[in-house]
Amino acid sequence: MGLSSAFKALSDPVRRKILYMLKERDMTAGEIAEKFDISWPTISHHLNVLKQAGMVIDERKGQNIYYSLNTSVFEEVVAFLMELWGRKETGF
Amino acid sequence: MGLSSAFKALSDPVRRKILYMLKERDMTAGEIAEKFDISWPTISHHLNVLKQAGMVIDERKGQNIYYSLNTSVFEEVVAFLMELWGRKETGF
DNA sequence: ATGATATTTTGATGATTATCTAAATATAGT
DNA sequence: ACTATATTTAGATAATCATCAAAATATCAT
Repeated sequence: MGLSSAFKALSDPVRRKILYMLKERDMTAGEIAEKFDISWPTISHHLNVLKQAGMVIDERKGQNIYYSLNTSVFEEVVAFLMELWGRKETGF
Repeated sequence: MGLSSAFKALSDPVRRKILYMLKERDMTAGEIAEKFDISWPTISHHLNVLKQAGMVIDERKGQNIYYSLNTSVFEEVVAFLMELWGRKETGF
C-alpha cells in the first residue's frame, strides 16, 4: 500500500538522509554511497526501497545512474498527517 | 530516535487506523480492540508502539485505560516533510 | 477476601529487514 | 573484443516485527 511503504521508507535514518541530500541536487548512486560508511549494495537496497515507495526516480546517464526526488508521494503523506493533525494552528 | 519511531509507528495500517479513530474521540483499549479482527494482545502491542513514539497518551480511569491522540509529535513529523518537500506550490 | 472485567506482559513463531561479501550486469573507452 | 568503472542482484545472517495463546496484573463490586 502507498502510505505504508512511504512511511516505512521514511522510518530509516539512512534513507531520510538520502532524501535530504537529493533535495539539494540530483546525485549518482556512487556519490550517495560515498557519503555513508555502509557498503554499496546496502545503499543500493535503500535506494530501491525509496524507489518502490515512489519517493525517488532513477535515470541512467551513461555509466551513472542518477537519483532525484519525486515529490508526488509527499502530497499523499502530508495530506494524511494534516487530516490527522487537524491543521490546527499551522502557518502552512 | 524521534522521527524514526514516529514514521515506523505510522508505517502500519492498523496503527494508522487507530490514530484515525482516536482523532474522533478518546477510546478505551477494549473499544479499540473490538474494531479489529486481531487479538487484544496484538492491539495492546500496537498501542504501545504508538505510545513509545509519543503519538498517543494513555490514562487509566477505573478499570479502563483511555487512549487519546498526542499531536505534539506530528509537528516534528510534518516539519520534516515540509522541509523535504520544499513547500513548493502548496496552499498551506 | 473473592470473583468478574479490562488490559498488559510473557514466551513463542513466522515474516520482514538491514547488512555484508561475492558475483553479475551494463556502459564507456581503448 | 577487452578492460575499467558504476551499480545492481544473489545468497546468507542476525535483528526486528506482527501475531497469537496463555498467564499475569489492576481495578471494581460483592
